[in-house]
Amino acid sequence: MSTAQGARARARIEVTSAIKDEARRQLAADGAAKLSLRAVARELGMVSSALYRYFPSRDDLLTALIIDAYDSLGEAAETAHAAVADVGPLRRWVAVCEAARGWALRRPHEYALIYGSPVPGYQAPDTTVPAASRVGLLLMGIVRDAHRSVGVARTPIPAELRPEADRLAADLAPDLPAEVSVALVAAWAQVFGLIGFELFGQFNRVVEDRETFFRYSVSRIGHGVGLVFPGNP
Amino acid sequence: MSTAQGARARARIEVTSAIKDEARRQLAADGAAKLSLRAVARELGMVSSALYRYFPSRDDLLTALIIDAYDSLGEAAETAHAAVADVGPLRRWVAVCEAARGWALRRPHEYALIYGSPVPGYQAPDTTVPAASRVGLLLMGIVRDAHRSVGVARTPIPAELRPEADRLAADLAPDLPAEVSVALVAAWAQVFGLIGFELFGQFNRVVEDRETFFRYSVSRIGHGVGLVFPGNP
DNA sequence: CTCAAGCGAGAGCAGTGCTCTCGCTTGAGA
DNA sequence: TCTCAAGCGAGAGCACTGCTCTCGCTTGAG
Repeated sequence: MSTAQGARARARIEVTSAIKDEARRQLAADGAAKLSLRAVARELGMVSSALYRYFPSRDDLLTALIIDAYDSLGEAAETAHAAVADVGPLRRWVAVCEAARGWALRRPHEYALIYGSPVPGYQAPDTTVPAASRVGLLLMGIVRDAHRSVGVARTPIPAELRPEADRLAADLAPDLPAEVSVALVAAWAQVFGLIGFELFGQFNRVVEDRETFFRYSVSRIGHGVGLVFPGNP
Repeated sequence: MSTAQGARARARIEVTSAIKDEARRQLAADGAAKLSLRAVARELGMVSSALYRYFPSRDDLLTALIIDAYDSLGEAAETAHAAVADVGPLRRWVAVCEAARGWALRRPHEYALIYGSPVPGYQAPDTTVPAASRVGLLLMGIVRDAHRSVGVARTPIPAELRPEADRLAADLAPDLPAEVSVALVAAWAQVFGLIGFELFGQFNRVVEDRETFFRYSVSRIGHGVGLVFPGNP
C-alpha cells in the first residue's frame, strides 16, 4: 500500500526526485548560492511556477538536499566502517574519518551545505537531526565497542566540567564513562574542523600531503578519546 | 604626504569606509547572502551605480569585509593575549582560543564569512593571507615561547609523515621541532572546528555548558601540542 | 586658467524568488 | 459508470538583485 500507490503519486515521486537530482547537479557545479529554482525548472523543461507544486520554497529544496547530503555522508562512512569491521578500534576510527574526508572532497558544495555556514536566515528544521547524527553515532559506536572489549583510556576532567559531563553522558551514552563522552563530542567537532579547513582553503600553502596529515591527525584525535594504539588489538 | 592628501582622496576614504560600515551592518543583520549593494547604496542615500566607483563588484566588497573581519579577530586575539602575558603558555593558549570563540559568538555572520563555506564561486585572493594568519601566528608564538622556556612535549610521528612534517616545519617554524609544528597546524584547525560546530548549531541539544566545554577542550588540544599542564609554570 | 579625471544620477538589461489566476487532466467516490 | 474536486502546468506579473553605460556636473592638478 506504500509502493503501489496511484499513478499520480508515483509520478509525483519521480518528478520530485528529478528536481532534486537536477538541483544537486547545479549545486555541485556552482554552489548553493547560485542554485536557482528557475534554472532547475528550465533544465527540466517545466516552467518555474510548476516547481512550487513540489517544493514550497527554495529553502525547502535546500533542506531536502541537506538531508540527502547527511544521509549520503552517513552511508559512505558506514560502508567504509563495514569494510574494516574486523580491525582494531583505532583503525576503524581512522577509516571512518577518512571516508568522511573523502566524501567531502568528492562533494565539496554538499559538504559546505551541511558543515559550512548555514544558509543565512535559515534554521535547519528538526527533520535533519537523525540524518545529521549518523557519522557521530558511528564514531560513538566504535568507542563503545572499544570500551566493551579492550577498554578505553580515561583522562580525568576538571571539577567545573563534571556537571556538564554527567549530563552529556546521560543523554548521549549512559554506558560510557562521562570523561569519554565529553572527549568524543570534542573529537567529533575536531575531525570536521580538519576537513573543513582543508576543504575551504585554510591549508593552502601550509599543508601539502594532506592525506597523510589527516590520517595522522585523526589518529591522534582517536587516541585522545581513549582508543588504543594501532599496534595493540 | 599620506595623511594630508587632497580633499578628494580624503572624501574617497570616508565614503569607502561608510560603505563598508553599512555593509557590515547588513551583514550582521541578515548574513552574507542577503547583503545587497543596492540596499547599502539606498541606506547611504546614493544610487546603486555610484557604489561601483568604490567597489568594482559585490565580491570585492565582500573581500574587503573578509580582510577586516580577519583583522578584527586577530586584534581581539592579540589583545586577549597581551592581557595574560605573564601566565603560563597553556593558560595563554586557552585565553587566545576563548577570545577567538568570543569574537565568533559576537559576530557570527562575519565568522561565517571567513571560516564558514567560502562564498560560492569566489576564491579568496592572496590579499587576505596576512590578515588570515594572525591567530595562527599568535598560537605559534605561544608554543615557541614555551619551547624556549619550559620546553614542549614531543609526540613521535610515523615515518610516512616525516617528509611532510619536515617540509611544513621548515616553511612555518624552523626553530620548532617538526613534530610540534605538525601538531600545531592540526590543533589550529581543531580549535576552529569546535568554534564552528558551536556556532553553526551542531552542538544544539548536545552540549549545554559550552563555555566550560570549550575551555576544557582547547586546553586538551593545547596539551596535545606539547604545552605543559596548568599547574606547572 | 583649463581640461581631463572623478564622481553621482538615471535608465536599462538580464536574471532571481515567489504569487496568482487560468484552464486541462485525472482519479477517487457516489 | 459518471462526476467533480483536487492536482497540475502554463503564463503573466511583482519586487528585487548585480551590473553596465551614458550623460552631465565638479574639482583639483598641471
